[in-house]
Amino acid sequence: MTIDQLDARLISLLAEEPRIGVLESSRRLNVARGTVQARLDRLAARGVIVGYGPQIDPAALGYDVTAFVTLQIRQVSGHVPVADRLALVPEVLEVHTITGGGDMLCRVVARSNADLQRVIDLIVDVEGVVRTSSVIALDTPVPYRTLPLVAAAGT
Amino acid sequence: MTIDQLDARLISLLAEEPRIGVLESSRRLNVARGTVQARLDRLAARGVIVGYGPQIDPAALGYDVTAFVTLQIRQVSGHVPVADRLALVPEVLEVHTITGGGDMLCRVVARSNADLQRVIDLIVDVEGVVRTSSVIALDTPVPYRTLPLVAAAGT
DNA sequence: TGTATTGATGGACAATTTGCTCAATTGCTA
DNA sequence: TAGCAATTGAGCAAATTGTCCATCAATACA
Repeated sequence: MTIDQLDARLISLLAEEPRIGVLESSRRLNVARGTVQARLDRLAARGVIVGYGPQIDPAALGYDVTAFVTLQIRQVSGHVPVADRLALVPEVLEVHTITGGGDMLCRVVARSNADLQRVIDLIVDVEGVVRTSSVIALDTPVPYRTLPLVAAAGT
Repeated sequence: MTIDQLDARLISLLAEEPRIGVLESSRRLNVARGTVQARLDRLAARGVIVGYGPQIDPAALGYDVTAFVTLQIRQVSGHVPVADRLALVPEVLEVHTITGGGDMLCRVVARSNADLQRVIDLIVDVEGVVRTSSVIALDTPVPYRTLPLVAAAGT
């Protein structure tokens, strides 16, 4: 479950310039093309690289408001059916179960503060959700990133 | 700031099979290649598509533990220098400022619960951080996703 | 010590894709 | 109705891809 420096450099390179392709990557890293291909295949096979899909910025789609909603759920029902219903709401971007009494934490986006109310109402209406409490993200000084982690993991 | 159904279908297609390329995409969508190229250029120019870099799974790198850490910071210093220092910690994957008294919320990963203590100590040591409180993500029934949002936004 | 195994290398090949340009057509709006 | 932006289909050279292969070095194992 470890990666070496070549892996880390390869990932960083592709993260910064995704369009360069395998051949150009091998040139930049001074290794054979087959090596790059093999590394990428292995990283994908090991699950380190999950995918290459386009990364979407919800704000650019008009979803300017991000909030973290903590929910308390009814214990009897279990959290699986709740998560399944939350997954049906497009504005719910991710859901975690967290420590502290069967609670859940989810990240949601909305078009405005008023729209956030609508989204929260959708969540409250989910069967099994007892109570919610939300905090709004005002600013994101460090957007989601994994590159520093990759660099640190590259032995 | 809106996308149409073709945009949405294109994004979804590329998200599911990123390796197919422009030409194959155009075939699948029954449009001309130039159209796909123009759409992708426009989506990138508008900031909807941020990038195509490889998506990394921290868990596959050995960082199995995810936690959300809420921090209270000293008001006088402001949050910018705090965020800058948090950004130096590789295990800090994202940082938000949130509503409720100058607080911040950050997502961190660690190799184990014991390792999480080390990471939290790093955060507490940041100049300006007064207190932290963390919740550990036990499970992630809905991993981060934007496709449903894209589909919903596609008019 | 001898022997597989794994990963990296460099080369080769055909097939495909890309980047770019062009003219014609479509659909919408002022 | 005139104008404009988007789409289409086509063509072209250049580059990249997918897929082989033989060789070599380092490692693990009997």
